[in-house]
Amino acid sequence: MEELFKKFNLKDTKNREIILCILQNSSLPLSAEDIYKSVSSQKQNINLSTIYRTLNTLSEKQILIKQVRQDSKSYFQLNKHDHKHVLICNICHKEVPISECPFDSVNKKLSKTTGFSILSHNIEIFGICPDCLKKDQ
Amino acid sequence: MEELFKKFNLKDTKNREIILCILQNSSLPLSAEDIYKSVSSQKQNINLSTIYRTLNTLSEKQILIKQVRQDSKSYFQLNKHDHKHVLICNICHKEVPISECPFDSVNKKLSKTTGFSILSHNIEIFGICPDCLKKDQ
DNA sequence: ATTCATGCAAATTATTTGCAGCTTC
DNA sequence: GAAGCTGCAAATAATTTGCATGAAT
Repeated sequence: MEELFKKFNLKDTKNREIILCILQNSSLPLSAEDIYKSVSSQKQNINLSTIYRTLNTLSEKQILIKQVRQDSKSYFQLNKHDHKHVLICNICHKEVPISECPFDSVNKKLSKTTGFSILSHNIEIFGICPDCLKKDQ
Repeated sequence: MEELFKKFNLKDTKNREIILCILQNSSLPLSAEDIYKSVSSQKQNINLSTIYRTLNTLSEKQILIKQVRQDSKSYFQLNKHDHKHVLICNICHKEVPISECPFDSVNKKLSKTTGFSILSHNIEIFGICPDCLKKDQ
């Protein structure tokens, strides 16, 4: 982590380490508020605006991926090769990550037909999860 | 349009007709602000909060599809069978609609692997458009 | 006549910013 | 010690809401 910060000319501060650590340990993208609560639950304290600033600088450096969802909050995740998307249940609001990006297969076709060089995407998929489908019957 | 409103128990008002008409004539999803400006340019006037209220009620009735984008604004389009997605150029911010939803092919596989009943999705695709690619060289 | 729609101003929510003091390199 | 972080309070931007009035059925 120390190296990572050095590489991007970012100072190695405790706050950044805590925030990045929380994101590393999460299997789902997190909002600023999520991170704020997670920090608080560890009996630490980071100002919410510091969290926003950190998330934004890390996103600019492409260390994080930022995604804006229908609830009009932003969610952040580590920018690994295997970025994650989630299915969101319309009833219980559970989020279920899907194993591979369903979109990879689509990109080539799309750039062929439009001439765009495609760089990134933002996908949200809504539906009803198996549990809620059962209850519904 | 009159029938449509009747069908959904909505009063047939001039404001609603104007707003729906603007959306019908647009090939791209529009934001509340877009619609506000479009109304103004027709030398009419509708309060911005009325526009928001209208867009929301029409979305609840599934007459419109609402989409929240990375710019953290909401965009609305008519809910036809053939809903539209756009490619957004990172440089000139041009929006190019794509002819068919690249996602249709993915849905079946996804519901098989997750057990979700998939209802809707929200896709934004970013890249560099052919024009900007040329200029860049 | 009742129900619903509208305009206006004020509230709300997520996020950003200015600035003064404090860390890190 | 200079550059860059941080906390705090105040600003911003998109959207929502309360309420009194007006229009549609």
